[in-house]
Amino acid sequence: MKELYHKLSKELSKYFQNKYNISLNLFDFQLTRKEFDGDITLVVYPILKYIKLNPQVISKDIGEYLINSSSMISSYNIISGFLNFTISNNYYIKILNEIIHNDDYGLKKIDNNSKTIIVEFSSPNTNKPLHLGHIRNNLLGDSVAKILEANGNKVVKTQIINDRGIHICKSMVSWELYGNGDTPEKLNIKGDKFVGDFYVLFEKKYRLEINRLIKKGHSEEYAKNKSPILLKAKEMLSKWEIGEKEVISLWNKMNKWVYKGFDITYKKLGITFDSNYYESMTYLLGKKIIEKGINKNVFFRKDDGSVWIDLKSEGLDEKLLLRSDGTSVYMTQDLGTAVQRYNDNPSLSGMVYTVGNEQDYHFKVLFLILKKLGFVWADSLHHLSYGMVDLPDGKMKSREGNIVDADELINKMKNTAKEISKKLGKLDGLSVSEKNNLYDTIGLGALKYYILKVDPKKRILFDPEKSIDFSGNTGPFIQYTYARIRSIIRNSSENFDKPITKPNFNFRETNLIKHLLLFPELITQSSKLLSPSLIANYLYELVKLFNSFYQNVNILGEKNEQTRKMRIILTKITARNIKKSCGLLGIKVPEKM
RNA sequence: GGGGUAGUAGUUCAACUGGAUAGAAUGACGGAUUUCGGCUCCGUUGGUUGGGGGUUCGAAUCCUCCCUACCUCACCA
Repeated sequence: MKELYHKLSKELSKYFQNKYNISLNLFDFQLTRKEFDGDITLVVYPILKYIKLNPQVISKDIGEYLINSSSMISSYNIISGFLNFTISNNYYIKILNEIIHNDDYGLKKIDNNSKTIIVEFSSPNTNKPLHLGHIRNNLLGDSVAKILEANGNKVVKTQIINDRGIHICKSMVSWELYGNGDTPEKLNIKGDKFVGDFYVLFEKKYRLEINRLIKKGHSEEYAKNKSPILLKAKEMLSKWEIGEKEVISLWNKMNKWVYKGFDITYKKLGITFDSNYYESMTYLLGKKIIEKGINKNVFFRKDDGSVWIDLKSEGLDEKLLLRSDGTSVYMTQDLGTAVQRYNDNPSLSGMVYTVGNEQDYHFKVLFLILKKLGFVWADSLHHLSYGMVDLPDGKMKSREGNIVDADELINKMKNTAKEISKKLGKLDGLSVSEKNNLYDTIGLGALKYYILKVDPKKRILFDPEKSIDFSGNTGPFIQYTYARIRSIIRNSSENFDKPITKPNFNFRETNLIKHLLLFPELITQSSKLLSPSLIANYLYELVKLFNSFYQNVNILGEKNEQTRKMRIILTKITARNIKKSCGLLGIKVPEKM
């Protein structure tokens, strides 16, 4: 479609150059609204600013010109300032004959000139299991990575694992006190759950101790800071920082349990990473960068020894970079990580951070600091910010146990898929393992589509009780339509060696064709905006258009050979576009369902 | 208090980034089809786009002031 706009736009520029001696580049084509005749529309108002004529007159002028000079346009009509063109059947036929043989239609190739982009997502803490919020993060990050790849970029998917800090020490202390030497293997529990349970236990004991101290007459602040169990955790953190052997070995042991658990969850979600970064490995580099920044006078040191940056001239405030005791903060680590990645990867041309919008300010500051430090690549960093996932009774709070666990949710989705499929009596002819595969595909498809179809920056309301619909604007509906289309294609024995020449299109067919042709610009647009929700919208619209088309024509039984071939071509391209679009969202499509 | 994001049918979401009469799904009601594939299709119903003002041929979209919700402004990560 864009190609077409571009060609017509060029024609018009030439025309205006010759006739009015004005060079204009603002020929803004768009799809015609379906209530009006025509396929594409030129809005002529912008032109009137440069050429003072009645819109009717100038529209007629342009219309007549294009109809004579371009074989792509077969007719036009004018409604106030909108000039609607009808695209000729010949042009559609030409395009269809071309793209039916081009399986990579719309995708860009990855070659030696491709740019490398790091997409960071997930970024878990190692003291608790993944939850619904992580799922949104993972799905977004993974999908954006796929979109960037479809745009011809080399993508490195990475996660930064927050493996150090007081929260991990809490789990460690708790396990030492109450663990009785148990292990996940012994109790047959997923490692991340196992460690997470000890974190929860810690918080419980901690609260009990606070209450006890307050009852004894201490202030709340005193109680919070002097609780014995907390002191133990703090002690453990400082032992960790000086590298005490036993602590490090416990830390390693428990982290390994957690990673094993994470791996299971990632596998279930169908998500992989190309590399991992650990905060424990980059925070030292961060400190070095701070030192350099002080020498360059980008940062300054306060009397108590803490290090800051002054961003008041940018409309922000002062930001802490190093505590007075010299230890690092979040920002320190992130500076280190960013620099580390560019060091590791000299050809790197951009990074995407998939992190919740509660950290918008943090990333604004991070990018600004990197720029002030003189890193030219700071401009190519992007924060993919997304909204929180809310439950019907409010925000998820892990401290209050009000969370939706990732594993449980995934299992629930698969079970729901199973129940519904059984109730509808589908899948009767399939083997047990085929069926189980399908339940996974459908359940996950529902979950992924449900989350990705929403604009990332908006919050999502998730009602676990209502679960997820399997009809309407949903993943399974798309998967089902795909399976039905594949069935049609299996039943056709048409070959396309000889191109089609002269069918006429009805309006359902042209609507479908136009939508099919939007696919290439869909990819480039969404890569700019990094928005899988655009793709989800495209997909659903495509499925609806196909169903409407399918309902009103007989595809395989059509007598006229040319028309039949054309319809099968449309069916095939539809299948292809559905599969590719789903691929960009990480949704599998079944051949049979 | 400063900064940020959002507010669209009863509900969940769209609106090609300033274009025509703001669209789907879901719910309710009515109809078509019973065809390769059953979850298909077509209607009806439902809106002061949070509110006021402004910018222009034209605003859900841009500016401004209010209202509401959430986030953030930590020597937490």
